[in-house]
Amino acid sequence: MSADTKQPKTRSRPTRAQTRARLLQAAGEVFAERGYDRASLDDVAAAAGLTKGAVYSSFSGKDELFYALMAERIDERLGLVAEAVDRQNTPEAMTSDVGSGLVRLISSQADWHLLFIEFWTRAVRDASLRKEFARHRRAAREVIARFLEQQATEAGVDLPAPADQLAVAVLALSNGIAIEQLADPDSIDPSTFGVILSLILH
Amino acid sequence: MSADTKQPKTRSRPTRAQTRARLLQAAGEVFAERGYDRASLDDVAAAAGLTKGAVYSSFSGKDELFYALMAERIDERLGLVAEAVDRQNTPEAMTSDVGSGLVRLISSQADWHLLFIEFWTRAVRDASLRKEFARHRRAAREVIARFLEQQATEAGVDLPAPADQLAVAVLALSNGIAIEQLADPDSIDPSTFGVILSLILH
DNA sequence: GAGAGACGATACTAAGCAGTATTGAATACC
DNA sequence: GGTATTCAATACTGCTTAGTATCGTCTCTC
Repeated sequence: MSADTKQPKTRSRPTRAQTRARLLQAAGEVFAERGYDRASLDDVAAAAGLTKGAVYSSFSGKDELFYALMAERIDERLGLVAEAVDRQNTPEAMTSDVGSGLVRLISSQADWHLLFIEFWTRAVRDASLRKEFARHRRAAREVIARFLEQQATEAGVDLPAPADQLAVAVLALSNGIAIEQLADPDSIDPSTFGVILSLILH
Repeated sequence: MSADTKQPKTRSRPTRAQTRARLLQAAGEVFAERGYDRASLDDVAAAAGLTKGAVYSSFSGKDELFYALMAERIDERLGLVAEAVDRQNTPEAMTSDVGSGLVRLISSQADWHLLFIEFWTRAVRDASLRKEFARHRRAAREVIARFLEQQATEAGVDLPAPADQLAVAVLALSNGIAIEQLADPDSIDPSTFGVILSLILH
C-alpha cells in the first residue's frame, strides 16, 4: 500500500482519496449544521472547496455520500469504545469516570449525535438501512456486554441483570442523555451519567 | 363557550375547529411516515381529505402546523404521565409495571417518538424553539421528580440520588430505549425498562 | 511526448414544493 | 332576503435542488 503508488514530483490535483476525504468531512459539517434534507450538495461541495461534479465523481448520489459518512464514523466510534474498554482496568472507579468522560464526549461532539439521530430517523423508515443500522448496534452492544461480564468476573460479583440488557441500557442512556443535553445543557449535571451507571451496574 | 355559538339546523360545512383538528391528525400521520422535510403540505391536506387552501386558512405555514401539532401532543402526554403518576400508589411493584407499560407504550406509539425526535432535531438547531422545548422538558422532569420524592417519603427511604438527576435519567432512558426499539425491536426485552428502573430507583 | 482515460468544473434539465392570488360557496349579520 | 364575510378549493408563481451532459484539463502509460 506504499511503494506501488507512484508519486509525481508535484501534483496540481489532489488524489481521489483526498477529495473523497474532504467531501466526507464537509458533509459531516454541513449535514450536522443544516440537517440532511436541508443541506444541498452544492453546500457540501462548496464547504469542501469543490463543486457538485466532484461529489458525483466520488459518490453515486446524496444518499450514498451520507451512508458512506455514517459507516466511516460508526466504525471509528466502535473502535474508540473497544479501545477504551481494553485500556480500562479500574473495576470500581470506572463507572463515574466513564460517565463523566462520556458527558464530556457528548457535549464536545454534538455534531456526532445530530448526525447519528438523523441517520436513525432514516433507518427507521427504510428497511434495508434499518437492517444495517441494527447490525452496527448489535456490535456495539456486544462490545459493552462482554466488557461488563469481564469486569464482573474479575471483581468476583454477579451482574445485577443479564449483560445484554445492561449493555442496551448503557447505549440507550447515552443517547437519551445526549438528547437532553443538546436540548438543555443545564438539565444534565456532569456527574449524572456516572451516577446512574453506578446505580445500574453495582 | 356553549350557548353563544349558534348552530344552524344542518351544516354542510365543518366548523373551523373540526378542520383544524383533522389537519393536525393528518399532519401527525404524514409527518411521522415521511419525515417533516419530505412530507408536503399537499400530502397532509390530502390525508385530511382537504387541500392546501385549508392548511393556510388554519395555520400560517408548514412550521406553525408542525409546532401546533407538537404543542398539542406534548401537553397531552404530560397530562397522561401526570395522571398515571397520580393513580400510581403501589410503591414497590411500580417500577416494573411502569417499565413494561412504557415499553408497550413505546412500541404502540412509534409515531410519537419519530415526531418527537424530529421536533428535537429542529429545536437543537433553532434557539427560540429550543427554549420552548426545554421548558416542556423541565415540566416533565418536575412531574417525575416530585413523584419519586413522594414515593420515597411514603416508603420511608432515601432516593439513591437527587430526584432531579433520577428524573432526567428516566426521561433519557425512555427516549434511548425507544430509539433502540424502533431500530431493532429484538434488542429490547419487554422487561428491560422495568429492570433498569428498579436498579436505578432502589 | 502523445494518446487515452480519469477527474472535476460548468451549464443545464426537470421535478417538487412552499407560499400567494383568486374564485366560488357557505354562513353570519342586518 | 339580501349583503358582507369567512373559509377552503383551484390555479399559479418562483425558487430550490438532485441529478445529467458536456467539456476542459490533469495524469498515467507506453
